[in-house]
Amino acid sequence: MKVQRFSQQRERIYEAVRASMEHPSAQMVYEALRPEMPRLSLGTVYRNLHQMAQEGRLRELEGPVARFDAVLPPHTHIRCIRCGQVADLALPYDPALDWEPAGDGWAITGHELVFNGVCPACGAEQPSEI
Amino acid sequence: MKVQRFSQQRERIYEAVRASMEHPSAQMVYEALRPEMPRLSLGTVYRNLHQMAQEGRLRELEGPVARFDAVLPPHTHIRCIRCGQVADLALPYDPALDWEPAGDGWAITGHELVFNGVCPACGAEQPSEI
DNA sequence: GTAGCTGCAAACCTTTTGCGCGAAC
DNA sequence: GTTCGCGCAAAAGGTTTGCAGCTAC
Repeated sequence: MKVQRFSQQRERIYEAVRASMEHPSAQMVYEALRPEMPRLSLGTVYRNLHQMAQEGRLRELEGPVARFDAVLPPHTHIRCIRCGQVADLALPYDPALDWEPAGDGWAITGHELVFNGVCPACGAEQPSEI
Repeated sequence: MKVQRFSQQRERIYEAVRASMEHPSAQMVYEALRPEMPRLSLGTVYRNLHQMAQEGRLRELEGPVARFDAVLPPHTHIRCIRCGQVADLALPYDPALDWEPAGDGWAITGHELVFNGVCPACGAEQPSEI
């Protein structure tokens, strides 16, 4: 088992994410820190962001691959956190949400509701560790 | 203005997405069609998927870049469809959703609610075309 | 001293794009 | 015949990884 050590870089990266209001990407964190840490490397930013996300110290949004769907009416999806499979979900999609007052001057055009979970196949393989 | 022409490939790509239960990625569509269309190119798949998504004939899920957030409790996000900016939204996140019977043997671990819209800055630039 | 972490660079994967040829109209 | 779409290949992001040296313990 790996024991995690203290690292100056990791703390700075964490602070940069915490300080930013814009839910930064790895690239954005990298550029924000470059002025004060000119030798920082993008690989280190990625490594630490993912490490902290796995620890639960940060939250990560979205997946890297675009998926397409021929079912046009908005509906709810569920994605397996093990194998990445995406399925439709028999759960209500509430279009009324789009009309709630979001304030702040945003014009809402729709929303995406994606559940995360373990699909039957993956659950059967390793029922324990979630 | 471009006038869209009929294309064998586009129809096959559309059928492949429609036939698939798994919300395929471009790569998956490409591999599914290769046996029957050995000369098909991945670039063509991407071009047609995006074209059809823009037409509204298909639906596209997710964005390409990972974003990180230091706010740990689950909450709702809103993303600008013009500039890609992500912000927190003062709208209820309902953890109870995770306990609704999803059926089908899935074990739900959480959910992600992301609104799409136009941020104040982008809305000010081009109020018209959404 | 040992193992984890870093910077660097190369590799990888997904997606986009330029170009000349073939297809739809 | 004129445009648009295709296959091909190269390029362009974004992300991961191998390695040798450095750092926390």
